[in-house]
Amino acid sequence: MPPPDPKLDTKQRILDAAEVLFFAKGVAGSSLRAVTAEAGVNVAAVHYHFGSKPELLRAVLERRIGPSNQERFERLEAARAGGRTPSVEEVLEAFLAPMIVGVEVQKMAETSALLHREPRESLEPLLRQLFGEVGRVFVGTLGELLPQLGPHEVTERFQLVVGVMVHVISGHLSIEFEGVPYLHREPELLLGVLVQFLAAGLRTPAYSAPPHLERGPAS
Amino acid sequence: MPPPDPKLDTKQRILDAAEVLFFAKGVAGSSLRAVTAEAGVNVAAVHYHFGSKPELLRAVLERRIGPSNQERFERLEAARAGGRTPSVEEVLEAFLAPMIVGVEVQKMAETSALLHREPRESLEPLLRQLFGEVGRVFVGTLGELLPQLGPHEVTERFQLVVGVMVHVISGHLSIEFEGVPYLHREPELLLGVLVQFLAAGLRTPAYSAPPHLERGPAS
DNA sequence: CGTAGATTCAAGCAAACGTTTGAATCATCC
DNA sequence: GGATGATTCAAACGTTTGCTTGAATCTACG
Repeated sequence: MPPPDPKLDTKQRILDAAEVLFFAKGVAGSSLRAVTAEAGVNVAAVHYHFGSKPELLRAVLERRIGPSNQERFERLEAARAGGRTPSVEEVLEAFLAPMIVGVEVQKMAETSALLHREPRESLEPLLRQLFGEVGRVFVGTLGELLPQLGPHEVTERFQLVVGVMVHVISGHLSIEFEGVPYLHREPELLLGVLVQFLAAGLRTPAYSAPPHLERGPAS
Repeated sequence: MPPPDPKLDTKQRILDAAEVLFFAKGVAGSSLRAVTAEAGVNVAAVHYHFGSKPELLRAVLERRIGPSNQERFERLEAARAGGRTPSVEEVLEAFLAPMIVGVEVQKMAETSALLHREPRESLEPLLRQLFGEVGRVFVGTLGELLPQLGPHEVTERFQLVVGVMVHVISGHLSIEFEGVPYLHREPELLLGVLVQFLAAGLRTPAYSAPPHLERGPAS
């Protein structure tokens, strides 16, 4: 019988090395040899423990994204304690906080962002599986708080929230201003900035096209 | 003497095929053989015309991003015609429109998004070179329109605009709601939605931390 | 027509890739 | 301490990678 736990070491080391490299250089840009060299283990260990490179990627993603989504649900639950109605800000905070403040947050965040940056075609089923439920729940909750929006508009705007989150985590600065680096804030302050920015966008009334488009918004 | 122009065909075909594949599968995930097969040319043609794979990438990016940034400047100029002060919405529209409406827009947009999704380390100098000026100009312009924000806050929020743009272009849907697909709108309507959403976020007052953080915003 | 330079091509290079193998090592229990 | 299964390892597998080569083809001009 296989011992259920005690030999976590090699597996963990591979996962740790893989998530760092996958985030930094992309999955296609990180060879298994680079991963195992970083982890200090043999190349064959990847196939022994995971089976293949795609399955290693899946393991990397599942290890972080499950817990981060669980934390999202817990925070959302807490914001609803006693049956009260949370604010848009509280819902946004529940969604974003596990990526910005908290334990193991950086790994969670980077792993999530990695998933969102990889080519769609290869990972869309996995993306849907890992983020489908949390997406539906948060879109549903935001929908209740933003009755001026239809379900489609809420979904659309929630995507913009995700886009901001991914970009911030990825730290693609692309622009600086007067030498001021990007993302220099304390995590708690950054979270506050994001929540305030995004809440304002979410609360905006449903968009209606200007007359020259001679067409209403998608109905 | 080399004829200056007439043999554009092979070069163009390679660039066209490369930008499609690079966007869909990433640069590391697209082999030169896949690119040249798609283009219907010989592998050696890449090295003959461009020298190497990184230089092909550079050529792919430069072909689209230069013109798209020029269109941004022209639209910004138009919004300032006669020395008048443009609105935040107009500035956002000048920045985003070349990615969403207009000629060759899809190629411009996808190529820009591709650049933002590639690993930072390898492309940061290029990113800075291609987007540095347009970033400074738009951050500067927005700074004039948002006097309640310091330069750092404007830069920070502008990054959020970029994040939304990249995510929308990349079309990483990740979540749908009741079977409603993402990004089903007409381009002009999508642009309106984005501008409205982002303008609301940008106009928000400077963030000040809640008391329990016992610390002011970064100064 | 014939020469010359620009361009294309099939073929091949060494290196790196994901994966497999079979023997060596380790831990565990009788 | 020998047997057993889990784990590790060096080595090699065939393929694919970016890139090079030298000959063939094309284009243009005297």
